[in-house]
Amino acid sequence: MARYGKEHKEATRQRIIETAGRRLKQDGIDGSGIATLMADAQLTNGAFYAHFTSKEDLVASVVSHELEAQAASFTALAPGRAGLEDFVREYLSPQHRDSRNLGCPSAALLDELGRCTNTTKHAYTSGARVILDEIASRLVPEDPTSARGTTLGLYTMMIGTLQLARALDDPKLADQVLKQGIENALELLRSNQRA
Amino acid sequence: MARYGKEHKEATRQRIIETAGRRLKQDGIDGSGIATLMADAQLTNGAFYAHFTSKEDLVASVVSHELEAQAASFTALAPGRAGLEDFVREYLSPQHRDSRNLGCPSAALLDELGRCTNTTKHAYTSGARVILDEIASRLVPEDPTSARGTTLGLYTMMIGTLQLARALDDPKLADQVLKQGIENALELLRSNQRA
DNA sequence: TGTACATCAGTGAACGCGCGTTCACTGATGTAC
DNA sequence: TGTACATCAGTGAACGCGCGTTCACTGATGTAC
Repeated sequence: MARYGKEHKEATRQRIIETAGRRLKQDGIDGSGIATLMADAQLTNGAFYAHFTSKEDLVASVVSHELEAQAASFTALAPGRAGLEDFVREYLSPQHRDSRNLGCPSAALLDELGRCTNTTKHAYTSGARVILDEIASRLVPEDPTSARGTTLGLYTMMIGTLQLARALDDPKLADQVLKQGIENALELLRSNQRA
Repeated sequence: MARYGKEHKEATRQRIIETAGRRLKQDGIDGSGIATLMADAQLTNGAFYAHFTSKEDLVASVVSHELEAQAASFTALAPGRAGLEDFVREYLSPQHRDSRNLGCPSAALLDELGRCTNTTKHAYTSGARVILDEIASRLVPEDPTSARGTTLGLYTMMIGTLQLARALDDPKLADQVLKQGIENALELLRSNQRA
């Protein structure tokens, strides 16, 4: 096509990463083919390798991008612990459960990431650290050890709860799981406040 | 080959379900092909459809079998809450993290199960109910609502913690996640006791 | 201003391979006579 | 006791298809003269 400035190719790369994020979260890593991922970005399969060295390279880039976006979304919340409480309620909402393609990358992909190569795991690890730090910083900063513990409890329980709610075929039970997840998460936040 | 009694074919079916359980947990649902699953059971691909109507049929059977086995494993624990504490320590051990093929089916497959058909989700839902009831029965039976809440918190946090530990490429952080997960889970058990 | 050329993001066909599934066949056994 | 046949769990080749990846090519643009 046209000969563009260097920002055009970078924009295309970003577009692929963004549409691929939605597709990978929706259909899984093994469930998403290159041709489909490229069609989602309005491109054909052949152009893929002008932007990424391999499928794994894309997956690692998507994981980084998704976690960065999730970390950045915390700035839109109310400050401190109140923002976390809002976050919990949104995260464990039926809407989030029912739109995997737009939601949390960890809930959508975490067990599959455990099977990926170290490159992808490293991208996940770096991205997760930022989010964990963001959460911890909103808890009692005078006791970082306790904050880290509460943070990990919150993070893992929220991911597990959303995955469970998505894997159940009984809508009533799935709703109950979410509701109970919110209660448990808020209680975890309260217990950290008391500590 | 030989002409056997009806118990032989059933035994073969069970063998396929058991070896497939290990393979599916190790490589994922989309990551495990029929030919590989059958070779694991010392059979060739063609025999598959004498035992199952489709891959999905096998996956649903595996999910049921795995969760039944997990539920049955609770009988080997010490009775009551003490048994749960032992379970938590085993579940969140580095050994469990490092042997996905022999471990918890939920930690290995939960986000993929969220993408399966209702047949498979139904198998998961039924199996999970039994495990949740088993855990709840070991908590304060005089307050079933509180027991159900603690049970769901425990279940989801343990699954999320194991998945997270497996997805991290930093062994130190992964170990810390498991250790903190044990502390959080035991604290959850304690808080239920106080309630 | 007009023409020839270099650039390069993107195209689309092709590579070998493994996927889920089907099916004609095999061959060891039990049964009938 | 010996032979012909029925059974059926399992074999292995084949089906069309999509996978990840490669590569010769296109064609719109900017540059050189």
